[in-house]
Amino acid sequence: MTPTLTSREATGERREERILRAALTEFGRRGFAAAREGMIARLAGVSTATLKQHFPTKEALFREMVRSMVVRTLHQVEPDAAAGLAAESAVRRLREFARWFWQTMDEPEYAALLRLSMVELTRFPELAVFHATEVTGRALRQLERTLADGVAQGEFRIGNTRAAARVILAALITHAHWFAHPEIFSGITGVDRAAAEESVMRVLVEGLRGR
Amino acid sequence: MTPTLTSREATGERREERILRAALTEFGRRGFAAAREGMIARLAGVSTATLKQHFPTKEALFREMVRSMVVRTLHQVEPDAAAGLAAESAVRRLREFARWFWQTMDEPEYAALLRLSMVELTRFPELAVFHATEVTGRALRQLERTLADGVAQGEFRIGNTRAAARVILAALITHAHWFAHPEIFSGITGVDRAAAEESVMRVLVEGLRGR
Amino acid sequence: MTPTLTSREATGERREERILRAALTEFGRRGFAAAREGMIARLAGVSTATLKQHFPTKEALFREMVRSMVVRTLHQVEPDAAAGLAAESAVRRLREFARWFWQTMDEPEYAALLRLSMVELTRFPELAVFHATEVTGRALRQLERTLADGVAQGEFRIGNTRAAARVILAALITHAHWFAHPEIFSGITGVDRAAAEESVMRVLVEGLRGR
Amino acid sequence: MTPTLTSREATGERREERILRAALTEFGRRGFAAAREGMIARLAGVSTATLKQHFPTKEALFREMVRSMVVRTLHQVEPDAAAGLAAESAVRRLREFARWFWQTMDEPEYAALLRLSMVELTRFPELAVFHATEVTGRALRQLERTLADGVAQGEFRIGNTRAAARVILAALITHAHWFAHPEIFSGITGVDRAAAEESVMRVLVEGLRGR
DNA sequence: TATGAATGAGTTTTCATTCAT
DNA sequence: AATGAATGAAAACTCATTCAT
Repeated sequence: MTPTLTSREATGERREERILRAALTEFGRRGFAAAREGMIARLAGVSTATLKQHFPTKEALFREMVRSMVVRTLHQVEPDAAAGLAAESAVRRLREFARWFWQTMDEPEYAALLRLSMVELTRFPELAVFHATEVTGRALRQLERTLADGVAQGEFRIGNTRAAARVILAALITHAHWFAHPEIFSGITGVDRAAAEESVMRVLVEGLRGR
Repeated sequence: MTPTLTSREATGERREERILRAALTEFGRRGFAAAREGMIARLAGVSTATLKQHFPTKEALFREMVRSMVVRTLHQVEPDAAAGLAAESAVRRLREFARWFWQTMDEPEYAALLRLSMVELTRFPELAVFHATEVTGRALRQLERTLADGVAQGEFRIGNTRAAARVILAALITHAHWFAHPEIFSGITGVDRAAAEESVMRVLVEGLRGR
Repeated sequence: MTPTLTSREATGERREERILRAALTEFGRRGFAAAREGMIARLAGVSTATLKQHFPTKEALFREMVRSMVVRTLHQVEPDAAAGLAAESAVRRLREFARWFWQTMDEPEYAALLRLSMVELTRFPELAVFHATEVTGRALRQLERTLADGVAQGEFRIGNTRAAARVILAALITHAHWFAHPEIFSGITGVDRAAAEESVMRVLVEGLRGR
Repeated sequence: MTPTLTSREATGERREERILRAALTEFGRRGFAAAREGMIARLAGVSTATLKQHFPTKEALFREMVRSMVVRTLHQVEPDAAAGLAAESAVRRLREFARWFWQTMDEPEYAALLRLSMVELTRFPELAVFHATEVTGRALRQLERTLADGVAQGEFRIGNTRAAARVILAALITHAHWFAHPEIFSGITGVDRAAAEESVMRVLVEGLRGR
């Protein structure tokens, strides 16, 4: 009754998907140059020749992988993030956003994409633009909306919501990086993942002047 | 009395210096895996064989490069940055710090080191620790001092100066990354480098609550 | 009564014909080794798998192609060439032959076959023999007949008609090659295709002694 | 006393020469596409990597090979061909030329170059031009000189010495090809290598009209 | 010590051929 | 019988590292 998994279309899809996922793993681990197509093929459970039939060059594979993975992995999650929160206090929504953002960036796949978007930026500028648009841009817009709501509700007093959104996102991004590598940074920043949401938000909301 | 510059030791030093500088350029451009020792040798004006005589493996070269470059390029600058500013207003000092930090990260060499510290983190964790200690750690301490002074002078009201310092540095780092690649990010963040110091500082100092 | 063209056999034939023609094109362009079966399949408008079903190996395809193309393309034309000229002057008939030969070798298909017969001679000696028999041999016999007629008619005085036929054909073949690649040879040989028939014939008929 | 063969310069030269010679052998045997660089390396007694250090791509190797081999192999011989014959009878000189030409084209190296100049003509047109200029062009000029001398001495009566030279060379070239592959052609052309010089020359000198 | 040259050990890439539907 | 997909086998190519002078 279950449709055969080996039907042409089904396997085809499955295969490309598996290959792209494997590519993300290997590229994420090693970066573009050091990644080996042979390893990607093995991770995907196909021969190298099959891999090359679907993605003729290493570069094509990388491009496709970023394109599809950014779409596949990020879009399905983000819209939910602020769902049902429109009526909430803006501070609460910011907190939720931070929590969602850090949680998301904790997934190996997202982390790998983030890392690659920085690492291979010089070699693949249009992909960097794509990633920046899809991820940074969306996050900024989301944040700005929340801030504007907060201003409208009298919760915040900020002239430049865009600049504020940038500062928030910037702080979150670097923290995500620190969290992703506690073995490197926890000793230096003394950052406490658990308390971070609270403390970062307090600083951002109150500012250095306090109250 | 003046040591001859052509004495074995002296030229050796000169050579190694040139090689290490070339290595930073090439590794910074391409990352560890894609960098070619041949290119480094050419940039340094020596043969590949000579390069290998000084630094027997690619890894050794990379390690030495990071170690020496972090020390050479960062230490000589940072301590001066806030010198003579102890008496200044803390806000003013933060602004100066931001300006210095972004200016410094604008230099290709520093930017390359920052990028490598993120990119090659997995392959060379102890170097990442080294860099994090020498750069992130120092910057955090500097910032925390300034914040504490601000609190002492009644300028700031912050309970957790360490957390505040982290938020500031985190925001500055991501902005530095955005500034370093305007072709990617300026369209997305709409970030105006000239106005950034002012607007970022305002958000951080005032917070989202304002006043 | 007329067999349906879509009957298995008929379409099969059509397909094979299209494939063989495509094979001649691709093999002619690239030679045996560099030719790709995939390209032949595409030129013939079938899948590679279908191609392989008709001609299981590259070699088999090549052999079949040469065999059938030599027969298909050369035989239908040559016999007619000198038809009805038996009564003509032998010089006139030689001229006609040259014209026909060069015209024929101008067709891409014939030129390709000629080229392949030289190029792949080592790899497929029996095909080279086949081609030599069917083309060179026939042409030689034709020429020798004409020469013999010329001698009989008192037009020519040659002891060794076979040797003479060889010299004529040899000259025609190389000229055909020069004509086929004017971009290479026209500057070097200064050969004028239009005047060639006249000047070559004059030399051959008169000889170097003249008159 | 003998200079060391392993001195840098000496081996370098020797090596490249050996590689180029090996390349001629392999390319000549198989054509460009089917030739394997690994085989060339083995024939030359070096590793594939060494081969690639001297000639980075298969194409570069092929180009260099043709360029240097045409020069090396043809130039050293041809000038001698007509040496001391200026005073001879023109017929005699033509006969000498034919003998020299066929002998030369009998050497595997020359034969290979001739074959390649036809085979790879489409892929490397500028090499074909080079070869045509250096070989066909030179031969034509040499022949034309001889013919002009013959006319001046009253031995020949030809209006168009250039056309005559072309016809002669054309006949010689195809004959050379036939001689090079007796297993293919001897049965078909009935060509007798030993008698060829005599019979071909007679036809060319006397023409079909005789006397 | 400096270096031109050589190479081992991989990696990418290509393609005829096979498999499964 | 026709074909999309998969792959084994072979080749090109790259580069860190070693060797010999």
